[in-house]
Amino acid sequence: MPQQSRRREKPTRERIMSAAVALADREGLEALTIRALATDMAVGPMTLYHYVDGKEDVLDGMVDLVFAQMALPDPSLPWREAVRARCESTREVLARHPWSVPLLESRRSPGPETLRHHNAMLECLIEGGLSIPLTAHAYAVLDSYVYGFAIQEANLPVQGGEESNEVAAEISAAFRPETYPYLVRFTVEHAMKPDYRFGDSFGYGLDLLLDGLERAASATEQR
Amino acid sequence: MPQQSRRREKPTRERIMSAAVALADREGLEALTIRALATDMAVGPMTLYHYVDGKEDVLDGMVDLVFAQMALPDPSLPWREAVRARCESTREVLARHPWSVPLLESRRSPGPETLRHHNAMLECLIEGGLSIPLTAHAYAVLDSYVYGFAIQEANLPVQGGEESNEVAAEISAAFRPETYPYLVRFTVEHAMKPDYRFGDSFGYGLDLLLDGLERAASATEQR
DNA sequence: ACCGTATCCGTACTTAGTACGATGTGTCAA
DNA sequence: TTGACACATCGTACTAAGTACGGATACGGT
Repeated sequence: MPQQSRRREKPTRERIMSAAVALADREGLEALTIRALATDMAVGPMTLYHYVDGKEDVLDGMVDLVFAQMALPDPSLPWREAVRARCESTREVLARHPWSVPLLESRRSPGPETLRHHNAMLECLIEGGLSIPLTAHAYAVLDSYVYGFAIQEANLPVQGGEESNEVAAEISAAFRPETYPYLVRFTVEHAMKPDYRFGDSFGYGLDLLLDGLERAASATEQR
Repeated sequence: MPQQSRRREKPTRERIMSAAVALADREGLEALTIRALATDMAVGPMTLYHYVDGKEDVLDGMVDLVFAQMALPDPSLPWREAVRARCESTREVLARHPWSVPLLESRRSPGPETLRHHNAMLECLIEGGLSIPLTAHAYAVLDSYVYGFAIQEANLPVQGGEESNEVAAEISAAFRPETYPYLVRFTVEHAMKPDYRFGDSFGYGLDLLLDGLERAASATEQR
């Protein structure tokens, strides 16, 4: 009986990366061990080493998979639209894979998706008319913001309406209000409110940056 | 002979944290093991457990030490000045301790220095006249930017003038220029230049954000 | 039927965190 | 002075995880 009843697909590099991402999504990055990954795929730990180079390689592959999920900026759109959309998309993807944020920038060997992504961003900015130096600023500044926001979002105590309650309670309980009056006031008066959403600030700040960059781009002589 | 020749000071929680920071600065976060730390302090590994709760506790303590190095924003200054100075300071501290950036936001239990720091920031913004909602935006947006920038800076391949050369060479070598034309062009024409400094973008983006926030603050009715 | 190649994994070594309990050292009261 | 108790130190050892090594298995082509 040649082709039946192999309940698990044969592992491949790609499948391994996907399973790793799924595991990290499900149980967090610290639960991602070679052994756990192998168990998930119903093979022995050592089997994986025939498809990947080791755990570092797995992490690299996961990062590239995450990049692949981000919408590429569309060079045919006005640069501001294109860049805004890709930043929104990036943030959304990072929110879906919170474990990836610390990895994104720390991996040394960029995969093809990563490079493609960066190339498309640069295309939008340069073809949009930004000078090379302004492009450099824009690129650095926007990615800093997006990554930084994603980091913070990834580390919110709990995501959801009652997140704030827990934090507030925790903070208030730890010390007398006089010690950190502004922190307490801010937490109680604002962050605690059920309709407060940290994520709402993302678009706000993004537009601040884009406004400024657009202004700089209009002035023919930037720099 | 009672009081001489004790070459090593007795370990204390504080000294352990300092030594840990020094070790991480010197050899990187992955080299920070309990054993290495103990060796550094000329005690057995288990000795440390009488002063700290375990490695997690050490990491928490290190983060608080890093926060302690950041200049608190001065509430007696105009808010923009105060906030700008603290952001510059934060960036500088994080550049000095690159290993700390991924830790800062991921630690769950903020230390006293951390809380003090946040409290001072909120004081500057609120007393500076920003509404509470605007303060929330400003806070989220600025910290995103600062942390994100620090992350990127911490992961620059090499810091120094010839960093760009290496990256450029690496990137160019990996594929034909047609694959990622904008990336190649950008790298060669700009990032490769010896006087290009990634860090120069920090102030640029920071001012974009502060400009926008200031504008929003002036308009009496912000959102 | 035979063999080479690709795949798979049992075993074991290494590094790291840390629990447990023994040993040592200093302090102080009787 | 001495006994006793507290505190500090660390030797030993267990566990988890990454992964090197080499043997076993299976499968396609001759």
